Amino acid sequence: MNSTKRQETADFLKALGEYNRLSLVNELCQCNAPQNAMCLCDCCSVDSSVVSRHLKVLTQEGVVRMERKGRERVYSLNRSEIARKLRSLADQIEG
Amino acid sequence: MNSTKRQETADFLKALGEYNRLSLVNELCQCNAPQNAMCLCDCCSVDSSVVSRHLKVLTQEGVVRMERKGRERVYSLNRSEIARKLRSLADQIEG
DNA sequence: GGTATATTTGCACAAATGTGCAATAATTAG
DNA sequence: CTAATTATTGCACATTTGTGCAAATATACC
Repeated sequence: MNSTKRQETADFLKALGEYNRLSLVNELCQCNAPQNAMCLCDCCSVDSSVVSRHLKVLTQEGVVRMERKGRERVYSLNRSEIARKLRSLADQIEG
Repeated sequence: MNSTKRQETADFLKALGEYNRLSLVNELCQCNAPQNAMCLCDCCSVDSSVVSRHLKVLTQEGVVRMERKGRERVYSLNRSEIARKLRSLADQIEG
């Protein structure tokens, strides 16, 4: 694994490796329909601005994707992409 | 996923989600024989004390295991455990 | 036992990170 | 157009984190 790939992997894992962000992921995991930020606020007891920032990080790392819907922005989980990355790493480590 | 499990998962991912720590993991991944800290120093250009601290984090999170060997302490990767955790998370997320 | 080697720890510090509040921006509904 | 709702951003702040150096500790080798 070269250094660029290593940095990307680290960033991805870091995005998931924070309690409130993982709570957001967990919440989205249980929802079939995309959720807006206000709704997601409920699962982790932090300010809406904090949720906004966490969602930004998760979006940048490809963990979630955003769609405009009315005046809301709804988020959903990139399930298969996350799973693929995690499994790929598992495969590499198990060798 | 309950909050305790979520915290554990976050800690595990955080341990892997740092560039130099991931470099150590990568290095150990390519070695069949366990490596000591001095040797592992070479793969990430930081002080040996820093390597020592990173290895402590990785040990606490079950990523690596340590064995005394002479006056050295040699580390090896808990390959199957890491892979199991990553795949378990992947499964959960893919639903 | 004394010395060399390996590792950890104490200290200091800079940078990154998570957080809340208030203000702002963006967008829709009426 | 105006008002309401939703989301983001600027600012401040405390905490965490990664880091290096030097000292201390541990352990084996001679």
